[in-house]
Amino acid sequence: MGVPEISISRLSLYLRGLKAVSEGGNQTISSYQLAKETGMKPDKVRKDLSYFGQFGRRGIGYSVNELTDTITRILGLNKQWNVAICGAGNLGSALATYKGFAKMGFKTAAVFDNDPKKIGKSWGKAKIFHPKQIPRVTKQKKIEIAIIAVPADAAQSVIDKFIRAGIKAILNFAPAKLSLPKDVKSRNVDLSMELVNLTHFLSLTE
Amino acid sequence: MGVPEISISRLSLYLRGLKAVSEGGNQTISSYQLAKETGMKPDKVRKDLSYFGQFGRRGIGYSVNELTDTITRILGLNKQWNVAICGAGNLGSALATYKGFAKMGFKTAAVFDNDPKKIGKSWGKAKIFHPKQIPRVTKQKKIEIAIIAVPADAAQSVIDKFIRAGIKAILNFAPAKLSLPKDVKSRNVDLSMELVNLTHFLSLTE
DNA sequence: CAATGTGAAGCCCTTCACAGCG
DNA sequence: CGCTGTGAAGGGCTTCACATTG
Repeated sequence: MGVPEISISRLSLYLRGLKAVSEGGNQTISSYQLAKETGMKPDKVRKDLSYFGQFGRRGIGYSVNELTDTITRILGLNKQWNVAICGAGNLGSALATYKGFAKMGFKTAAVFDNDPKKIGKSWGKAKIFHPKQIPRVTKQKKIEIAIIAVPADAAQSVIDKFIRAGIKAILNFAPAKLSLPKDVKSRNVDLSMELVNLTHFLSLTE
Repeated sequence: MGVPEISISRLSLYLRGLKAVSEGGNQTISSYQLAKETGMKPDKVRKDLSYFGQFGRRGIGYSVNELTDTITRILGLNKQWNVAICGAGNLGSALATYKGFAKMGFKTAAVFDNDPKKIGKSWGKAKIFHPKQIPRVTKQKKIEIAIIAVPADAAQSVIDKFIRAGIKAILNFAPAKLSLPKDVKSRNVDLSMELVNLTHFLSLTE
């Protein structure tokens, strides 16, 4: 029926694999090769792609260029996205300079922080604003994605401002329970949740 | 049969919820309240906990203190964990100063980077070493968890060093396919994978 | 009666296995 | 013959619904 979200995520993995292969000069690639390149299984590669159409040629494989273009289009990476980073701390700074973002066509168009010492300064081409400017700046800079890197207790408040400004997509790093309208999509990254799997695992074997 | 990994992850969520509730002075909490606090459903809270034992009292709920202690023990958070951060860039810096880590009992015992300008300096109480020191320092500082925040093409090389030093748990931020022995547990955080779900979603509705 | 603990059902994703096609 | 595309089977997590218990 619907496309599994995780299949969408994996397309970015395949894109990465395709790039590596195209640098090697290959014109076509089989699901077996792409699987090896990305650590997946060939069946999964084909199944993931099949949710979006039929891109391969039986007996041959996929055209590296065509598949690259196709996935790029599916993921909406054939355009530049204006991103706002909310929270100018260490995490916000790391995200602003993250190379993977620029490569994928993301542009940090504004930064928000409530620290008076930071407001008015610039990170690269992006200026730092007070969060109360979120509605105005979001519209003016045509920001489409908000990245939340503020402390947990401040997250809902800034998110509400983005929502009011019409934002429909949020990447949230704050370990907080958020409430959002149904038409707004969010992804949450919670470092604690990742780490406790490791500590639990380590505790089992000692 | 086995415990779902995702249930283990969610225990940290419940821990967070319990902390909030205990600050409010409550002695007991029902699965309904804990669910509300964490954005889950009561059934799921109970099911998650049931994988590890029977901690509640019918008609009453769970003792906040007891459940807090129990989950803390299950997750292995009743001890301090020595962590190494590999990669002294912006991301590494953000992770080193991440408050959530300290709260959970993680201690950054060493940092590794191959930039000569950084080697020898200190981040808080942790010194920055060259990656070739990984085997020695890992053992000497009794490091148990490695956090990988280096570029993708450097990831496997430093991970191999940690493996040789006996590390069994890795939190990886490098967008790379890794090969690890089966007895080493890793969790991967890939920011691109999170973001493409958002851009895909945004592309659908315009 | 309030709230837990849990088999069973349902759902979603993964894996399998093979028909289909160049 | 090689490799894709895909129904069907399998597996794991979520949700349901209710028996159980203080």
